[in-house]
Amino acid sequence: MIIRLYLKPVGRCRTMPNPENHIRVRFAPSPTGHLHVGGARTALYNYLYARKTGGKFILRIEDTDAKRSTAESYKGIIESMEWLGLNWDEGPLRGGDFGPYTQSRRRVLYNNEAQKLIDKGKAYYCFCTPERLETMRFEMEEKKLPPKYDGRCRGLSEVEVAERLSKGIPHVFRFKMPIEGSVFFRDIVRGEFSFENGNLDDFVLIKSDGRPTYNFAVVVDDAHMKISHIIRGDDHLSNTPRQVHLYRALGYNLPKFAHLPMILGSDHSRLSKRHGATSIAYYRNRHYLPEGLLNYLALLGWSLDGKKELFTRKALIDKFSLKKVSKNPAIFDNSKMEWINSEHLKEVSLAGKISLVQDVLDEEGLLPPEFDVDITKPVDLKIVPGREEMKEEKSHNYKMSDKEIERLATIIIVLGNRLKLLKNIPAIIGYFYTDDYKVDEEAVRMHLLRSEIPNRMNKLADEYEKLKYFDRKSAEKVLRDLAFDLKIAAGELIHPCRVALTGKIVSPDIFWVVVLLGKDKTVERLRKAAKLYSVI
RNA sequence: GGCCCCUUAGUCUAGUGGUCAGGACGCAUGGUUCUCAGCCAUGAAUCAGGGGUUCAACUCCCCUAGGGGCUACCA
Repeated sequence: MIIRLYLKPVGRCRTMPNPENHIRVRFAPSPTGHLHVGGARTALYNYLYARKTGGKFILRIEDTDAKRSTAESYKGIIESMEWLGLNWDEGPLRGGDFGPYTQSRRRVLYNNEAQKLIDKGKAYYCFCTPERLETMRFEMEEKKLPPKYDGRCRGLSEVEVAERLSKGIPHVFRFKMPIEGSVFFRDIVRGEFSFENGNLDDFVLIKSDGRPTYNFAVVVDDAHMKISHIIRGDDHLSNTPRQVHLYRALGYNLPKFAHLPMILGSDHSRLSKRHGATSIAYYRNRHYLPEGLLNYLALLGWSLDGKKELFTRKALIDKFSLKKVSKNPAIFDNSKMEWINSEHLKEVSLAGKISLVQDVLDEEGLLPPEFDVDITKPVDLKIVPGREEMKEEKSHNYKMSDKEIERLATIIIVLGNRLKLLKNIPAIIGYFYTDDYKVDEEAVRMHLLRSEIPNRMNKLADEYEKLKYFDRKSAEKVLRDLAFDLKIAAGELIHPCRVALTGKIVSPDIFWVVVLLGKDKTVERLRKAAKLYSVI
């Protein structure tokens, strides 16, 4: 009894959520380009950590580089984040209690903080010209010395500073780095670090244009936004000691750090434009599924047990852990990404697929279809689950009729697992919607360019023309009977027929293709092929 | 040049002082089938190298090499 009374409060203290100590993480891109897979992965881990812990996920735009920041980049990043469903709790478009969330609008704060450091003697004015710094750096490199700022302005007296200020000489603020000693910090994924102060120099805090540098702005913002965990790319690891000094000098508590391994290009170098497909917008434009991309990205630097690899967003949130983040840089592998995408596509409901495929058809100009087809036995629309929501959910350019939706639903069912990548839709089913589809020459050579073929195609067309009930079963019977009469293997008709109808060597079940094309189109294309290739 | 980080098949990874080093993508082969996809089965392929420590090292320590980062009035 005594023990219980004694222990209870202790336990409660440990588990009670402390509002002052809540988890707050952030993703802080600079709008100097599109959101690429590396940035998206960082954003994802922050998002997952926040959702898992019930914390807040903040988006902050770091546009302190006036020359490189653009409004287009800003817009692109926001759009990509929204497409991925990486919803932020505070930030642009959403607001929050710690705004503004764009650094260019927080100038006053940085100046105040810098002034505080000047007042405390932890920073100083520097009037060195960029030219002087450049020649100094050049000379130090010549002498094979580490190129550090030489501290010329560090010892300027108040009078000297005032004098130069009154002359209007451009200046920056520099941090007064301790000459001796070292900094320590702990990283959740990498362990403990100790850096010699001697290797660090008096870096710039505020540039001569009055804007803060990255290292200064992040610290001020992270502190003011009460960020508890800094989850970011490992390219920032070497910046961390500088930032730790700033936290100390400014008198703020140190957040926890988690540095993520970088995502590299296939040549093991840092991701850049020349690596091609690196932007999220690229995958979006090609109709990849956000869930699939997220799943793949999650696996680049994190794994649950090395076995389970397919995760829904919910499962990721449930299973994610910073402790299981790996230290090794990862290379983006497109084929695995596509595989994961196809696995996710398999899980999409029929209604969902119809909507997705309709988007692609629409975008590729395949809607409305060039020809109408009445399917004798289409999929019963009543059995398309979730069809009601589907109709209202999206507004496509072209509204399909019920009949067209039925046909598309059937096409999708018939496609089955062949539908792996939405971007391939025009290539795999274009011939159902237009007569202007691509004809594979190799396929023609293999299956149509033989003297006996045209005659057979015409015969098949004749038989199909006679057919009253144009369903899959009858379509198959007609072809097989004809093959029997001609004393040839069914394949001898099937393959040329496939090429005649689709222009391709591969397609879904040929009898379904016949049905989905309808009697008129089937007969027309068979005859056309017969005519076209009879000259030989 | 200085400082820092990383190193398990082609790629992403699991893993322990004693394991047949596990999984996945990709690749190859066979089966099913009208082709393809799928599915099933099978296979090839890995602990960067060298020193230690230890009865024993992929695992711990050191060195080398390779890759990456920071060293900007870029972020």
